[in-house]
Amino acid sequence: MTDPSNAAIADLFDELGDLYELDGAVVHRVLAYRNAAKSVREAPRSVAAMTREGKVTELPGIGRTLEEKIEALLDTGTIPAVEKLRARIPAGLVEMTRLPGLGPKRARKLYDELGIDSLESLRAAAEAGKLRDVRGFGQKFEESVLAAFAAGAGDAPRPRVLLSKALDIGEGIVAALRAHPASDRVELAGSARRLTDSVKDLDIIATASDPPALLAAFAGLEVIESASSPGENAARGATHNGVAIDLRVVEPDQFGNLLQHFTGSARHNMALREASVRKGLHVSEYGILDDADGKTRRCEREEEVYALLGLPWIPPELREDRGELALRDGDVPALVEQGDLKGDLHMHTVLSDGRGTAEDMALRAREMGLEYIAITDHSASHGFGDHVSADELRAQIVAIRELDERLEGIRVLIGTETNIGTTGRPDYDDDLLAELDWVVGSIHTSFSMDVGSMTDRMVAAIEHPLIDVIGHPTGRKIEKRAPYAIDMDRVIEAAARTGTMIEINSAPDRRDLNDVNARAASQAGVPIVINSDAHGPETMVHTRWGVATARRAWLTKGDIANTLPWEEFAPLRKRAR
DNA sequence: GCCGTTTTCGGCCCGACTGTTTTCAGTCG
Repeated sequence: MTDPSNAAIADLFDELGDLYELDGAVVHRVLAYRNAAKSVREAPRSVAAMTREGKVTELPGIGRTLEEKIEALLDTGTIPAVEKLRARIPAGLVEMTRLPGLGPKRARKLYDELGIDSLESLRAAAEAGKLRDVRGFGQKFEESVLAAFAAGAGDAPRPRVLLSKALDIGEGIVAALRAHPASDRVELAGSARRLTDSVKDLDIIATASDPPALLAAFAGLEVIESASSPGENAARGATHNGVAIDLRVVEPDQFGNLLQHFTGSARHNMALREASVRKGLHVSEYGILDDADGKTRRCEREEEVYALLGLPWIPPELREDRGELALRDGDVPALVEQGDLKGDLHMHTVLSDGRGTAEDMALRAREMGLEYIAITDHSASHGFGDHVSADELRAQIVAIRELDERLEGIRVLIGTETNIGTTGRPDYDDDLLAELDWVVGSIHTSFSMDVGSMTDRMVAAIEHPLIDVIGHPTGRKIEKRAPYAIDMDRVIEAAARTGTMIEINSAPDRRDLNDVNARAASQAGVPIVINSDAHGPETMVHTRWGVATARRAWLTKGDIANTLPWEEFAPLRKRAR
């Protein structure tokens, strides 16, 4: 039996939280399970392995009881509490709580009183007019249930929006509002400001000389399909392509408090407030209440909020309750910036599935201020009809050398993105790989291998002396495709041992490695490379998204190998050592 | 169920809104 993945264990803890909540457990116990689920999901190592080593309680939120539950899972393949609760609580109750206004308490009540145990039976009861007779419910609730079903509740929840698309919309709206004469300060908040992989909606905070005028201007923007006013100083809108946007206009002296509050994350804010209460300070979106004098202090700037709590300003990308509240003045990492990158070592041309020539790519790179690039077209067995034979690659070596001679101000290197076969072998001969400057090894096929075989395959590739870097190491597509099963502990260990670099692929739907794994890899001493994986000159700017992930991984310029000039980067390649 | 510069018990963020209630519990972000 293979070990359960961290994701599988986390899912079970989340399910236990849901089931205990429906069972009427105290809210803190439910929260403890959800905390534990988050902690397991983000653990940098295999939680199963940590459990066997007796180290799992080192993870925040995992105590003796949850350790026992993981042990039972490893020994028997199941957790007794899960089985017991599943037998008692119908799975449909969890789905019912997805309806707006229906939480665990009331869903449970409907089950106890009317035997409603699914979305279908809830709908039938609402249509039959039975809900209004339950004490605590009424006609309005019944109507809202029917309205929710009419609006498509119960269908698959709307997918989250990719950050690249969300920022495109959000930054456009912010720019338009800033240009309006009634506006003063306008900032994007929420998860978009934290540069998460995807976002549910957008939050914008503003101050204005004439708030109603700014709210009206927002509602009248071209991109806004519909807007409503939930309050005097707020607007809620949706774009034509279905992205929800909240705009809040506040007094200038509270702007810092609101921006901090709406930037989140919820967990960061919760942890921040808990720590503050111990100092007699109560943080809310309106200010900081000091027990000592009973006064609430308002903050114009976000820096003041953190300063009043005895903390340095924390970059939004770090606000995930991953240790950032322990930072003190002077040890906040100076996060890497896109302008720090000097090279881009993964991109495609018309030779495989790209849209530009090598020269197109080089000229664009030079415009962007890069000092060197590697052309890394797909290899011989790519399988999508655009593969590059060994002979074609040999011809490309000559062509790229000639291009590099001819072009001033940019160094053009020749590489490949070679496929890692199921045994971990690259699909060109070693003598050809040895002629190249740089080799990216990536997995593009056979995603469904079991975790042991997939990890063996990857480790074999990492141990190959001519594979310099592993490209998009988990194969995930954000909101579309889960990462393939792979033991990241072993991958990181092998990379650190062999001096193989690991890529943060910047394609906006990849960002692979993700923030958590990139942080773990870097802490283990693996050199990280941020690459665009551009398939045309216009997508070379995608490194913005890879940099965003690196920042969320707490990485500095010094942690990213391709911030070095080529003369210093070249000796770090495995082939040069 | 976790956790500790209030440490092995008694705490565990903050505020708004809603609908159903006679003063508030549940839900949501």
